[in-house]
Amino acid sequence: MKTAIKKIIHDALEKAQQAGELELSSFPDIVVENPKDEKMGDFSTNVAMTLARSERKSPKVIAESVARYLKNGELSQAEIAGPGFINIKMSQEFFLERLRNAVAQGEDFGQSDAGQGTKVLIEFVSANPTGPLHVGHGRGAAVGDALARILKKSGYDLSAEYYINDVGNQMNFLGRSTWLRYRELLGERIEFPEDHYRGEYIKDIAGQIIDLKGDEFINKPEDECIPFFRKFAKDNILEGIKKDLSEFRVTFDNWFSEESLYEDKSVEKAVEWLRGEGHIYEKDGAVWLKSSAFDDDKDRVIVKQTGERTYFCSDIAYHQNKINRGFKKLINLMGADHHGYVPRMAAVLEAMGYDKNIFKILLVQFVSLLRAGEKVSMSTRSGEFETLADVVSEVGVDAARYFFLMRSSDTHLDFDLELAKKETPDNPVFYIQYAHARICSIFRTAEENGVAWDRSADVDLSRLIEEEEFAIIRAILAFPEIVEKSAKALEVHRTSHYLLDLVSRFHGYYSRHRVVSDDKSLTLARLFLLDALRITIRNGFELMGISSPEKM
RNA sequence: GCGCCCAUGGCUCAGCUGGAUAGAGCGACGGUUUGCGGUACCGUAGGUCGCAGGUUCGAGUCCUGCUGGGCGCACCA
Repeated sequence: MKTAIKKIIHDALEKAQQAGELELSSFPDIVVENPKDEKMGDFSTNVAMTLARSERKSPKVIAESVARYLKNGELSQAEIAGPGFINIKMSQEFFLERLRNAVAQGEDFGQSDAGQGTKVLIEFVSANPTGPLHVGHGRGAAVGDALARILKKSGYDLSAEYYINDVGNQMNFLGRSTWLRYRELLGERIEFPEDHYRGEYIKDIAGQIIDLKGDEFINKPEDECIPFFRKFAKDNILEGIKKDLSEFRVTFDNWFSEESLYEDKSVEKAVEWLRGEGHIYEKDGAVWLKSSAFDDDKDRVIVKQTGERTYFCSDIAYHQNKINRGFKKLINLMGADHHGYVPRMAAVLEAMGYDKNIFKILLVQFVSLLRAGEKVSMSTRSGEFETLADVVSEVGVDAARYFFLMRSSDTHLDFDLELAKKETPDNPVFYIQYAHARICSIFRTAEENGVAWDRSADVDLSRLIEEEEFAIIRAILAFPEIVEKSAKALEVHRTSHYLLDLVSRFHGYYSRHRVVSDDKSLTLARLFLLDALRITIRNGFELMGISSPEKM
């Protein structure tokens, strides 16, 4: 919508130039905004102020000149205000025409080609398969999944990926923990080590092994047992993670195994390549990457003294692999506690000769779980913590997703379980869903009163004359911009704030104006507006992965 | 010590690439309904945007320093 306005302003500038009123040695970037107060107009621009210097004229003089040439069929008014803002009011037809388009687009309303089919890979969650997902992962999952939906809607060719760290020491610890629990369950007295995985789920897995294999491992040496226990536990946990995510409506296009990078020698090749480029040296029996040459604070070990490769080492190969698959932009979501990893990874990409701007790491800050204002303790040490599955089963997928998405992901999040469950307006998910259900209920009433609703029928929208109605229309028409900006800024919370604002306008309108009445053409016009609103709420919630119930 | 994130009414947070009188929700107080879902609506009170400088026509927004809080600083992942 704003691009249409920009064009109108641009045309006006050209006319002013032709008339010799403006020099315009270079055309400025035209910024169109919504005025603070809706009474001032539908749009405003500050071009006159930005041009003041190069034109050597006061903003007001320029504004007057531009306003004179702004006359256009769709424009009903152009006013100069404050230090030189030009406030523009558009004709009602301008909005109604676009409202018709929105309804015609239906599910596609909000879609754009802003991404121009750029291949983008978004990697998120990627939790180690050593235990169930907890609340922190849940936030990453919700944000990553919503971003994926938003980027797709904005015309990016998007792939969502989960990187499975199925190699390394933690896998051995996992295998060993399970093996120890297995023996314990079979009656042996075990001193369970502090640094092993102590969660209850390990006992469950050990129990399953007993159900399946009985005591066949009991007299075998550790070396012979661990590979089986490691794989069994990993597969079992991974399956659980997949189940949790799918129940949370989070989908991945690809599950990428770290182990596969060793199997096809990618890791080796990546290291050799870096060595060939002179980015690698040996010291104290280990192999180091000269990451400090690329803005990291120190060099990093990629092959340990023991000959084992570090996690960082396979990550190099992994990111090279991503680029080789043709992705032009790589987005990684990580927990805030991993932020030390950012410069290191950027250094690698730079060393490999890629533009570091293709790589974007999004840090998702911590979640504090509250219960009626009181902090719920999350102790990972004991292995007992609030899992994502627990939270989802307590508050439901819709509320959980909304809460994870309602705040900017770079601020700490207080997630109040009691609030999330409430069916009152303090709970924003409910407030929005209620509006949708209420709209659907109005359509049901209309039908009972003999007003059949047909989306494709021709409706006389000139019956919409209330200022409140146009305020809602303007808000609806802003939706595509919200999506596009969310995609560009990689910020999901804009959508949740937008929906809240949109819906509160509706509730106010509803309480003052009757939709279904004896006046049939007015009823139809208002139903048309509500249909557009319903579409927008659904599409917005769809981007967040939240359902829009027709009844509650 | 070094680095990243945060700091906006009592609480939880918005504030788009710097723009007009800093906005919501909750809480507090006071109102609203013979009709479409009152699970709603309307109003009132409440802010030196952590502090101090700087950049500019203009700063909550950008820069520097400081304070406070969170998180990191492994041949762990």
